[in-house]
Parts: sequence; C-alpha cells; structure tokens
Amino acid sequence: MELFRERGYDETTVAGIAERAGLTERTFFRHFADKREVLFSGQEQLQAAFLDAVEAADLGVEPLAVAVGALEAAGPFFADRLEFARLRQGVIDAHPALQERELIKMASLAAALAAALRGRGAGEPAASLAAEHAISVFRVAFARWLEAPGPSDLVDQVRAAQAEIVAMLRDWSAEAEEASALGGEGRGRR
Amino acid sequence: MELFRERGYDETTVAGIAERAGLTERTFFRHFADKREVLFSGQEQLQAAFLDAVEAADLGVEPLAVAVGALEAAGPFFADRLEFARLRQGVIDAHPALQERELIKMASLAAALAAALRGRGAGEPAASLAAEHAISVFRVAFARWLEAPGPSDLVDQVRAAQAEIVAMLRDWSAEAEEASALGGEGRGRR
DNA sequence: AGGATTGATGTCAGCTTCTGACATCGACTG
DNA sequence: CAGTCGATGTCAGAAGCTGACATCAATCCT
Repeated sequence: MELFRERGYDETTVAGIAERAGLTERTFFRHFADKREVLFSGQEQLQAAFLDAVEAADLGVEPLAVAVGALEAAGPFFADRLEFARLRQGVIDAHPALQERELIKMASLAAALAAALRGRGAGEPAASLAAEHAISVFRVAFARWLEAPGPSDLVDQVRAAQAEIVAMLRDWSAEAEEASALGGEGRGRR
Repeated sequence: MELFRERGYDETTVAGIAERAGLTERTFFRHFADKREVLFSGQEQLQAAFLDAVEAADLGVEPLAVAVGALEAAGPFFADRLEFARLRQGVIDAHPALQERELIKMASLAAALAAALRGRGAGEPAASLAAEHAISVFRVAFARWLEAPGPSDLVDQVRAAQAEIVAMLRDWSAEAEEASALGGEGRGRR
C-alpha cells in the first residue's frame, strides 16, 4: 500500500515491492500468484468467515436468511480496517485489471456460499439465488460503509441494504409478472 | 481459434497468432489490447446491438421489459455462430484469466444497458436492477443455447429463461418477505 | 500531376511479469 | 547429530506489452 500510494499501481513493480519488504521478487511470487493478488489475499479468510457462519446457523432456517445472516461475519473481519479498505478500494477502482480480479473473487465467494447452502440441504436454484443475492447485498453494504462520512458499522449497512433490496424486489413483483405475460407466455413454468 | 484448438490457450503465443495471420506481434497489439481480448472483441458489437434495441423500443414500456426485449437482438448476432461460440466458451471455461475478462465484459454490458435505460427516463435503482436482471437472463439463456444438443434458437432460450426466472422470483417473494421481517425489520421501506 | 497527410504496418529496443531448476540455510525431528 | 523440510535466494529465460521511429500505400489538396 505504501508504494501504491507513493507511485500508483502501474508504476509500482513487483521488484520494488519485494525490495521494500526486504525480500526477493521470486519470493513475492511464492506468496502471491499475481501482482494483483497482493490486494486480494484477505479474501480467503473472509470466505472462511462466511462459510463458518453458514455452518453455525441453525438448520431449518431458510437459505436466504442463512446467506444474508452469514454476511454479518464480515463485521469483525473488517473492524478497524476502514482506512485501509478505503485506500485499497481507491486503487482497485482506478484499475480495470484489478476490477476483473475483484469480480472473479466475488463470483467465487458466491459459488462457495451456494455450495455451503447446498451442503445444508438447500435445493438448486434456491442455493445459487440466495448466495448471489447475499453477495449483491454485501457489495452494496460494503460500498456504503466505505462511502459513509463518519465510521459506520458494516453490519448495520448489511442489514439496511438487505431490507432495502428486499423491499425493492417486492415492489417489483407486479411489474415482473406483467413482463412475464408480455414476453415469455409461461413457457418455462412447471 | 485454430491455434487455441491445436495447442491450447496457454501454449499459444501472441507471436504465433501474428505469424499465422501473416502479421507482426506489434500489429496484434494494435488491434487487441490484450492476448485475452482476441476472444472478446465481438462484445462491442453485441453491446451496440443491445443498445440499438433499447433505443428502438417504444417509450412507455417498462424498463424491465425493454431490457429483456433488447436481449433478442442477440439472435441475429449469434446466428450461424453456434459452433464458434461453443469452441470459444470451452477455451474460456478452462482459463480463469479469461473468465475474469468475461465477467468484466458482462458487467460493462449491464452498465451500458442501465445507462441506456436511464437515458430513456428510467429511475435509478430500477434501471440498474432491470439491466442486471436482463444480463442474468442472457447468461442463463446463452449457456443453455450452447449446451442444447441440437441447434436451438437463442431467442427462444432467452424467452424461456426470462419466464423461468420471473416465476422463480415470484415463488420467492413470500420467503423474501419472511427474511425481511427476520433480518431488516422494514428499515428500508418507504 | 505532385506534394502533403493519414492510417496501417514493420522494426527495434526494452521493461515487466511470471516460471522452472537448482542451491542455501535454519528449524525441527528422530 | 544426521536428515528432512519449509522458506528463501540465485539465475536464466520465455512471454506479454509498450514507446519511438521508419516505411509504404492510399487519399486528399492545390
């Protein structure tokens, strides 16, 4: 992060990072698959936190509630890291190559969540839909947490975003029904 | 594609592609920003087709219907390209680096669609939601079109996927409402 | 017609990312 | 105390990608 701030991402070489860390370029690539990966290595632990939360949830709770509930595990994970997260996101937002990495990380997070839900007995479109919905909520909540003027609670942002999105979807259902009548004529129903 | 099939993606060098094309490596990079981009250059035209369809839609139609309707522009676009598309997707599916590129292309497609809907007067969470929904539908439909044993009509797949997803969401609404009561307590309602 | 402009391509040099192969060194183990 | 193992270093090199400049043909302008 020091170097990224001093010179920008593109102008920072892996050799430079390694030198600043007192290591060799070769060693850098033993710890990070990519130059980009250095900004995303925390994701594994976040994913682990989500999955643990799914494990810990009561059986019998709806997959959607489990998935969204698991997002609250992100609270402690990001506690006291607001400033770092803002900096990191600034770098990512300025570099398409990093956005690509972020997208695939989010997708793999959703996939892992869906797998965990399936492991708890959730059926198949439900698990994937719940997981993707949860990740959408998390994305919105996280962005708002970063943008908030003062420091806010990420968990509160998650709950607010979830409530808002669900309300939006509810408002939408009539409209969606209308679109279905117009476009698909029930072809895919069972 | 010839080279990718012969040697695989990783083993195919840009120098090799250029040579096969009777050009120079430098010239390759004037036409494609990336080695990866050679598999995604058609996307701009697909996006243009979508946007044209949005333009052409009657005003007064709901954003969701416009967005999903625009997907039918993909029909002529992919006509007679099934075999190529299958090959291409096989390469992408086998290489995370290419999946990253695909994800960002889809995201930018959704962003462009949302912008077009906004340009037609759609409001803001509605435009983005409609656009992202449409892209989800397209993803599912496209995958099924590729997987279908015989050649099928992409437009039919789009209509079927849309009908199916909308039906799923409708079935979901009760569950979502329950989750909202559990998690958000109506905090985001208006 | 003839010079100027433009766009596509070639040439070359060089940096950066990333990898394989092998060596070293310290910590831990039996 | 020898052996093993994990982390690191060293070295060489392939491949991706870029900037600077040259060439050449088509086209435009006068």
